[in-house]
Order: sequence, then structure tokens, then C-alpha cells
Amino acid sequence: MNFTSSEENYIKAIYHLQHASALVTTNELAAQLKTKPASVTDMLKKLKNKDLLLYEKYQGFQLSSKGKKVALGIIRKHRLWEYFLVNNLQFGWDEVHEIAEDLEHINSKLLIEKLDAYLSFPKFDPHGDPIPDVNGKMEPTKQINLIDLEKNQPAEVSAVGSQSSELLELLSHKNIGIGTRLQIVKKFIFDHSIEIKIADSTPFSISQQLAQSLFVKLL
Amino acid sequence: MNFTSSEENYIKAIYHLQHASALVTTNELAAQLKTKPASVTDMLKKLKNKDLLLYEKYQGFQLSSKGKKVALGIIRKHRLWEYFLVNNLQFGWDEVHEIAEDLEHINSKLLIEKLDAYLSFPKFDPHGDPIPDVNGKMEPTKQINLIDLEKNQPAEVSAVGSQSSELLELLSHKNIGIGTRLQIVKKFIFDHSIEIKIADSTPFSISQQLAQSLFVKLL
DNA sequence: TTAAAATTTTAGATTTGACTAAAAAAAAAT
DNA sequence: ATTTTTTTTTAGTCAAATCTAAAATTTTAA
Repeated sequence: MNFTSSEENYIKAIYHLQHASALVTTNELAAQLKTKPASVTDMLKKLKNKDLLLYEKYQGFQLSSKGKKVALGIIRKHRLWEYFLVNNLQFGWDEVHEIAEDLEHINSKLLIEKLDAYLSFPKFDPHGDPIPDVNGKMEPTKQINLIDLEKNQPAEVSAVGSQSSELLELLSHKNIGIGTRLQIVKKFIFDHSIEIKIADSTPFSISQQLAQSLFVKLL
Repeated sequence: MNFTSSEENYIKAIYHLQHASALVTTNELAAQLKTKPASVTDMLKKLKNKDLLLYEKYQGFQLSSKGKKVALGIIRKHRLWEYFLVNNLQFGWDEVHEIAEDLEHINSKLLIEKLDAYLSFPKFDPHGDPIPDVNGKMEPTKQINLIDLEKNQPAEVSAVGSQSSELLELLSHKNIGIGTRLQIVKKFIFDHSIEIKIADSTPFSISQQLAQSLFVKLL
């Protein structure tokens, strides 16, 4: 079955939100999609009618297993296109998100299968996020949040927590990207900021907020 | 300025129709887009308000120079994607039209420029149609309709007149595609059918209708 | 040159996805 | 255990793009 771009955007947003907490609320979703709670309620009814959503009014909601399958399909398309844009078309990893938001709504199973093969079945997108395969399966990431990394443990940046341009701007200013190797020199209790060292350069500190937006793999 | 997919489809259809006759009519366009004349009238007003169309009611219409520029931009995107689908993703040249119909509505100047560069600035799409460059310029095709080819003049199929699946099915059955070399053995006046020969195989005849849907380059 | 036929436009309805304002329900606080 | 606050839903609008039915205009033909 096919869905409108709008429906797909709701499904994807719910999928991402329910990782933080199993049940998603109307206000949360409205904030995420930059729309009004009333609009969300409208769409929830529609998604429920299509059996994509488990939802009782006033009680919060979550994707049905059918809804999850659809979400993984959209995420697969999004990440494959991002991979293509960066690896083939030479886009920077920080400028592909918006374009992939449009490309992900193109509906052709065959197109995605052929794109996947053309790219040699990549397992991770340029932001370090795993790409679901045809059956929705993806590699476990084994990455941890930078805020939880132990002092002096060498690690490599493997993913970022969001695609917001504000975050990406800050990262590029600080010269941090996917693959950057670093370790924590010191953690401060007062404001939960941490001091990190990249290669042999002078250590510098980053805020709690930034650290929470970065994921790393141990080395 | 950006346009909706629907507006873009109307603009493109008008562009193609006005090659047959300078002024396009409401009924023609409705037939082409498989919609109703009343819907066409609605959209014509909108396009006129945006200065894309020269239109006085009941008098027919044609694209303004601004409208033509927009049309060429859409055609450029369509044909570049078709080229990519066939040459990179290994689609057959007869199965890419529908997917390109969707891809052509993705709005990103940078994406198309980078795609163009990635493909090494191709001049013709897989159906033999010329691809407009960034400024809307394209190669003159120098191709003629197969019906006008002289007897015994060797030629090569360079384009097809439409992307209808019915036509493409017939062509694949007869083993005719872009690049096929052929010559006319005989023309019949009775029904305007022609007999053609491909390489050294036995000559066979094709209908006037089919011949008019094929374009060739002299060899 | 006027009547019939065809084409095109208007008027009014429908669907989708959004919105605002107000009502209803649930959660928090006194 | 009420009251207050917050959250969520309903009710009613709106804009875009479509449709049907009817009216207006143009073209064709008698």
C-alpha cells in the first residue's frame, strides 16, 4: 500500500520518538513536526484507521507492527539516498538531509533495490546511522553516547543525534565529524561539560548538550 | 520560485503540446493529462496569475517565455534522471519514465547540478531526446521521422515519439530500440505501411502509426 | 444567418491536510 | 478532594486541486 508524504512524515516521526519512550504523546509529536496538536489528532485517526497505529484517545500511541515496517522502509530509503548523495554526488555529509527528506517519498521498490545494489549494499549512512535492509533488519550500532564514555578511553565519532543545521554548524566549527578520533580528558560535575582531546591537538571543552548529541564507538 | 507538482505537470504538458500547434486548447490539455476540462480551466487561471501563461478565455493559450524556461528546467531534470536510471542503475530504457515523473519534481538546483556533473553532462537521454543544459539550451536533434526516411537510406533509431507502455511493448517485441540500425526496403501507398530491414535479417513491415512514432538519424 | 453541436467556463461540492477557538479529559497542585 | 493547569480532542474554517452539472461562448452546418 502507498501513503502520502504527509502520512509518511508522521510515521517516521513517531518511529523516532518512540525510541525515547514507548508511548508517544500528541504534544511531543506536534513539537517534532512543527505543527499544531489538533492537526496531529486529525492524522492519528487516519493512521489508526489504516492499522498503522495503536491509539486510544487521550492515552498516547505507538506504531503497530505494520506501522513499524512502513517506518523502516522510509528510513531505508532516506539513508540510502543520503549515502548516494555523499559518496557519489560529492555532497558534504551536513548538507544532504533536506534533499533526502524529499527523495525518501519516491515510491518504487525496484528503484530502491537497484540503488542499494549500485551502492553495494551499504550498512551505514554518512551520519553513522545503520541502513535497514529489504526486510527491515539493520546492524546493531554498539555505539554509546559521548557523555557516557569513560575518561581516557579512545573512541571514534560514529553518529550524531540529530540533523539540525544548528548542530551541524557547531560540529563543523569544532572540526568534529564522523570518524573523528577523540578521548575524554576531564569531566566537570558543575555543568556536566567535558574536555576532549582530538589527536595531539590542545584539549578543549564541549557542553553537556553537545556531548549528548554525539555517539562514539570504542577503539 | 517553486511550483507544486501539479503546476509542473501542467507546464510540461503544455510545453509538449505547443510543439504540435502554437496554441493549445483546453480539451487537448485535459485529454493529455487525463483530467477534466473544468480542472484545466482552474489551473490555467492560476498559471496566468503567475505569469507563466499567455491566455485569454475561450481563445486557447501558450507558455510565456518565463513558462518555457520553467518547462525546460523540468524536462532537464526528467531526462537527467532517466539517464541515471538507465546508465547507472541498470534499468531498461522502457521502464524509467514513471519513476522519472516523480524524481523530476524534487526541487534542488544543487542536486541537479551535481547529478549532471556525476553523469559527465550527457547530451541525450536514453530515449534519444536532448537534455537541456543549465541555461535551457539543447542540441538540435537532426533526427527525422521514420515515415520520411528515403528508401535504402541507412539510418539509426534515435528517439521514440512517446513513452506509452503500449508503444514500448510493441517495440521490444519487434526488437527495435534506440541505436537499432535499419533501412526502408519498400513503402506501400495503400495503407502507408513500410517494410524495413534490420541488419541482415528478413525484412518485415510496420504500420504507418508505428513508423510515425519513431525518429532516426541518417548514417 | 440562424440553429445545432462542440468547446470552454462558472458554480458549487468534495477531499486532504492544515489551522483557530472552544470544549472535554487528565494530571498536578493546593 | 477540589481547584487549577495542562493536554488532548472536537467543531468549524480555509486553501489547493479535483470533480459534476449547468451556463456561456464559439464553431460548424444546415
